[in-house]
Formats: sequence, C-alpha cells, structure tokens
Amino acid sequence: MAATHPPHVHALLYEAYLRVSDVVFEGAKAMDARVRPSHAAVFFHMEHEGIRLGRLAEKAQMTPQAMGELVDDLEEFGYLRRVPDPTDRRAKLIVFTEEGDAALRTGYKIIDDVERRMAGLLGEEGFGDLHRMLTRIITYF
Amino acid sequence: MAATHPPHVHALLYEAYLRVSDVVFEGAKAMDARVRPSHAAVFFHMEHEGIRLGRLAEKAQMTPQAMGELVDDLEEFGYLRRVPDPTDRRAKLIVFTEEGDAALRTGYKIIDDVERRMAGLLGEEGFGDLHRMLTRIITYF
DNA sequence: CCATTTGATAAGGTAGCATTAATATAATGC
DNA sequence: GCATTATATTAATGCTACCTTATCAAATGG
Repeated sequence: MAATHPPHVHALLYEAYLRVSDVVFEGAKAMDARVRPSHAAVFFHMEHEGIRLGRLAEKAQMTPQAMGELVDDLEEFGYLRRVPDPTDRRAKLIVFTEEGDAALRTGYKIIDDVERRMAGLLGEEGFGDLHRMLTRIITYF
Repeated sequence: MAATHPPHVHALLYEAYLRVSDVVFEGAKAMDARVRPSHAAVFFHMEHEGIRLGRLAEKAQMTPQAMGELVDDLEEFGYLRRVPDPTDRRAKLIVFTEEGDAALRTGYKIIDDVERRMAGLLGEEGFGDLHRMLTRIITYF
C-alpha cells in the first residue's frame, strides 16, 4: 500500500470474497469447463416454474440483453430451454432441462461444502456472527 | 434464489463488498468524475519513492500492459508522472504529482470514514471480530 | 561482446456488461 | 375495432478492463 495501514475491512471483504469464490468456481469448472462465473447469476435467480427473461434480468440487476446472452450460452450447453409463455405470446419462459436441474443441485452442493469449511475454520458461533454482521452491513449501508 | 436457503456467507461477502464499495466510489467520483474504480489499484499499490511499472503490475496482480493503461490515464489526469529511472535507462519511475498525493490522502479519508461507519454499526468489538475472521478466511482458504 | 534477460509499449483480442434501436405482440382509450 | 401506447425479446454496436503476442531498447552474465 502507498500508506502503511492495517488492511481496511473494505479490502478484506473483497479478498475474502475472491478466495472463497475461487474455490467455488474451481469446483464448478471441474463439473463443466464451459460454464463461466458470470453464468452463476442465472442459476442463482432461476425459478423452477419457469421465468421470463425480463424478470430474470431484473432479479440479477442487469439488462435483459446481457442476461439474454448468458441464457443463450446455457441453452446451448443444454441446461436451459426457452418455451413459449402460454399467457403472453410475446414472452418466453426459461426453464431448466433435467441436466440444468442436476447442475443446480451440484452447484449448491459445492457452495454448501465451502460454507461448512468456513464454519469449521471460524467455529459455529463465529460463523453465525459473521453471517449476522455481513447482513447488518448489507441492510444499513 | 432458485432454491430457498438463507443467504450463503459467500453471497453475503459479495453483497457487503458491493455496498461498501459503492459508498467509497461515490465519494471518489464526487472528487473527480474521471477516475474509475479500476484506478484504485494504482493508488493502492503506489510507493511514494516512485515505482516501476512492472513492479506495480506485479503488486496489483495484473500484466504490465494493463497497468500501463491505468497509469496512462492517471498521468493524463495529472496525478502521476513517469520520470526516467536513473539506475536503468530502459525503465521509468512512476511518481505522484502534488495533486496525486492530495488525491491519495483524500481517498484514504473516504475509506477511513466508511470504516468508522462500519465500526459504529457493529461496535468496536464486533468490527474487530469481523476484521479477524476475514483475515482468517483469507489466510486459510 | 554477444546471447539472453528485462522493462516498456504497441496491436489486437475477449468477456461482461451497457445503450440504442428494431420487431412482435398486447393492452387501452376512445 | 382501430390507433396509440406499452411490453417482451432480440440485434447491432460500444465500452471497460483486462489478456496475449510481438517489438524494441537497454542491461547483464558468461
């Protein structure tokens, strides 16, 4: 650092996120090398009943165009399908394929593993405290 | 979320970082709208005595080419200058201008403010715990 | 003193978004 | 029952923040 300070919590939040993410994305890459970190937003905000592109984009806080590209990829990879929305012929519903559903479950397994590793490292109490403090920061900042 | 879970700490780390960063970068933008978040890495890893491009890139974990562009920008904005390195005529030393030095100090003031806000929100003890837990995650992950 | 290494930089490419604009369908007011 | 306006998606294009490859000049080690 240009000035000598103990690292700011701001910087630590970033570093910690990067480390944990690395582990998660390594796990994901081992499952399917075509999937990139940006695709995670799709899985994260999907809905099993099917979801429209616009709503998916909104939940992920990006434009429908950007989300459209991610969905294009995952459709190509065989994880999603676009089916016509019966209630509105302009719209399409994005739904999981069998494989997409399996991939989602695998993804959560990878994340749950990492969460358990963190809990082991910090102790259940510390892990709970961390959860609460981060939630508090998110709520009030 | 596609499945209903309490948010993972992994996700919370990301969210918290984004919230805190927003505040920091809003503050920075208010000072100089030309400066972008990516320029922060330069200020963060600069050294007052002057530093070579290669070393700056190494510290920031990016290629010299990428760092070169950031330094180009900040040189244009008047915060940095490239001076010949007297010990090696291939090399240049990147040094702060007066304005760059002032900007660095302002930047740290903005961050320190945010850190104090977090400490206020969590209490000194909680803030210290957060600091230690994040450091622990970074060290052992 | 020449071969190799090192420092900077130029040219061109890619991922992950955004903005603007086109197209199709739907809903609404009169 | 149009004409207007709104909404869902997609296409074209652009920008930021990087990377890779290639070039050139200066330094260094046998």
